[in-house]
Amino acid sequence: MAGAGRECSIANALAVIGERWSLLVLREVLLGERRFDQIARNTGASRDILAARLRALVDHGVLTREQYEQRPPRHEYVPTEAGRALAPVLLALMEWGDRYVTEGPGPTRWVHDCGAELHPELACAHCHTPVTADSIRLLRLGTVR
Amino acid sequence: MAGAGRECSIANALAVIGERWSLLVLREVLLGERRFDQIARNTGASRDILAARLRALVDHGVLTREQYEQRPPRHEYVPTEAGRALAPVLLALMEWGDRYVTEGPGPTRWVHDCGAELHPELACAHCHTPVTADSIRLLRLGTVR
DNA sequence: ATAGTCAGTTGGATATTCCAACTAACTGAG
DNA sequence: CTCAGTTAGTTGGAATATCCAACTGACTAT
Repeated sequence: MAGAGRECSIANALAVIGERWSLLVLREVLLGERRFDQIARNTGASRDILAARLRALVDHGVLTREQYEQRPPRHEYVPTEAGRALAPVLLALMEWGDRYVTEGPGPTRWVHDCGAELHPELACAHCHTPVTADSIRLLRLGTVR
Repeated sequence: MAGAGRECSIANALAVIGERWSLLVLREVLLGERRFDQIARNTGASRDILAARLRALVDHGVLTREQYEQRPPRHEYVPTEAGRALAPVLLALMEWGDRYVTEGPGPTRWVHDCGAELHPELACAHCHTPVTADSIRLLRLGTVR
């Protein structure tokens, strides 16, 4: 990465999962695909880059690498709590992609327990009211280093 | 980008805003910084890459480039509706970064109208209940090309 | 004149990515 | 035992992208 920029958890988050393939890897892992070849196929990442990304995601504590077979030694990639906590980011991204990028209906769709097709929105965890641009105000802004 | 992979709005979204600097540029623009030099300083992106990213974001309809001065001709970058709709993605990412990456308290913090410090969570836009991993089920899954 | 601001562009070194082919360790069929 | 297939990577080399400092061009302010 280049120069410093603003002190910011968005930048910090992107240092972990902001590389081209990381979020697609996470998507597959959270969908239940945990093996190298399947993740490679389903993301479209080349195998060397995928190996590097998986290593980085394990190093950063987003995934763990666990043996599921002794002979031959085989490992699968399992999301940690931090990894599972990225689901909202992926769903928010999917919702945005569905609305503003993908032509036609979304290729992947979910149903919520309430029976409606899922269209997630951001809410305040305290009062459970939707978060809109004019319902929040800045308390503190990270400084530019 | 490489091979095809799964048909997916996450991948489509990342094709638009998945490059290293795009989301940081969006962050600055949504915070109200709209001029080239300020965005460069506050993100830390090098100027050539920033110019390329801004062009791409304008091409993809996330920003518009608008003249705010005739002499000398000066332009500012203003978010479109699609750009403003990325705020939830950035807030979700910030929340995750605060929790799992940044050491200590988050460098940037918001207060919600309800008076509490903002900790956004994802909710169903229909029933306004929080979305958890086990409160949703797959309706349709994008196919791998 | 001279310095400073703003929004980029250019050139060259460096770093990353892509891709196909290869290794390594096995399994299961004949 | 031999041969094809599966799984999880690694390797080498070409193609791309990024970083950085310096430069341009159009102006303003002193």
